[in-house]
Amino acid sequence: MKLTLDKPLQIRVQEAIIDMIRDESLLPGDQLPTESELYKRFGVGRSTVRESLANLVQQGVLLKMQGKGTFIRSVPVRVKNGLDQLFSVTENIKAVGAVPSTSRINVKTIPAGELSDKLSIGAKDPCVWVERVRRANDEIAAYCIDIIPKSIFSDNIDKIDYKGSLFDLLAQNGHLVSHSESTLRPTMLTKRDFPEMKDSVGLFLLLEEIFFDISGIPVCYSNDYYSSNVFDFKIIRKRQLG
Amino acid sequence: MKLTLDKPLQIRVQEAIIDMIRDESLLPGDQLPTESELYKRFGVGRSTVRESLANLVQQGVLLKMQGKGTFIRSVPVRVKNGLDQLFSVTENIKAVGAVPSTSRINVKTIPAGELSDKLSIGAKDPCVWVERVRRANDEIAAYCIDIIPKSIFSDNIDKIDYKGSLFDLLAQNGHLVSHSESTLRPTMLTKRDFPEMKDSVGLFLLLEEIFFDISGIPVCYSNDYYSSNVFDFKIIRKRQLG
DNA sequence: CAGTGGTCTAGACCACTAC
DNA sequence: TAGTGGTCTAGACCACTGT
Repeated sequence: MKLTLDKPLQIRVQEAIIDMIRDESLLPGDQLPTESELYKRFGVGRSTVRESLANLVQQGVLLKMQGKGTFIRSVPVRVKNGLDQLFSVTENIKAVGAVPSTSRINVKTIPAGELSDKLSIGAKDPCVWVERVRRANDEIAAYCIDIIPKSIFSDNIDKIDYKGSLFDLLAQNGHLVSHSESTLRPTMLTKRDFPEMKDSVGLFLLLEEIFFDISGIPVCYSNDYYSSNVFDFKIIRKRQLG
Repeated sequence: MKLTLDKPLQIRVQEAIIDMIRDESLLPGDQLPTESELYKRFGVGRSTVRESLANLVQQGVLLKMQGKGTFIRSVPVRVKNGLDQLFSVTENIKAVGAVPSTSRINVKTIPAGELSDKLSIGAKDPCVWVERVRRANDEIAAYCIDIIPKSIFSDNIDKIDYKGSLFDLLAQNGHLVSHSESTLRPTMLTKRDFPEMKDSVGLFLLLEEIFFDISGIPVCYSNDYYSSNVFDFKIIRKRQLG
């Protein structure tokens, strides 16, 4: 493992700007020193300062207005695990500081059927259907059904271990997951749908997703039911202006 | 109205790259020419090409991997009314092809209280609390509670008409809504919470949102309960790669 | 090793905002 | 007019990937 001993300069400058905001107790709406002032102060090139500022604008910390200046937009806190970022169920569980595990796995082979359009395969093409109960520190976190075209797998599907991350599994078969098309729906599950639940009914956020690899091939159709007790989904929504 | 007759070079280069992808029929996963090749071909500086590429990466069109190259990343055409785009309830209702209306309005003045942090005002500062039932073709579409600092309004608040779009109202008072920080939560409402409902319980997607204007000032805290019968929220989720 | 993208500099000029 | 951020260049070196 090779390491860059020093972080990139633009990152260090970025941190220095954050420190400056804190040290000088600048508040939202306040103006930052000019780019010219900043690159002289830090003794770096202007592009470096501009890269740092661009990152902070991207993160929503700063706001630039041409001809006016750079301003504090909000307290320097970034939304972690925003919904627009694609994470696997495993990663989402780790993100809330819990240990992921899988407590029930059912696997069978089915034809694509109605999903053939969504997966861009024939209706009779075989798919692997995987049903799993995912837990965070042993608490029920999500109920997941994944349907993957058999052609995605290079290995013999009988030898596959489905306990871990779906994304890892797909990556091992040469399909790096790039993005998803997702539909959100609030859902109520009962003990009949989901016997492991403690209560007779539970509220879940259903993410109906189609995952695509970097070549644009649909690699999986999923219904992931995230427990509202465990997960809070956050997102920054930007308005189309002008 | 002043115009820049020529678009910035980096935008023209960006369009040229898109044209090149189309003309050479490059497919998702294919490698783009190197930066070195591109800036020579277009006769511009490397930074300009890099800015253009950065925009396209940001838009999800391209994917960069250090040491490897730049690749086409297939992303479907932007989802219409995707959740990452900020629309008002009014706009969301129009987007499903329905006529928006408001069937109940309650307004009162309250102190900010616990919301003072979120709205960046004092706990005793007065806010306007607005409760509304929004309908799509007379069907219940959403139940909305909006809390707006009184200081946002330049007009006398008693003369305000709350029937229409919240965003229009804020814009009329000089606060163009720029973005929101939103948290999603599946929610069940009962007739007690929401007497207008037909059934005794209903499933809603709660969007707890803080809206900010273009200056980064928080202008409204909202709890919008969107009926799952009327709305389907879609989003394209991109995975952090490389 | 060669080739890729990533970082960084110094300097120039342009476009927009305010006074 | 002065001062801001926006665009653009030419050139240097670094870090990562594959052979």
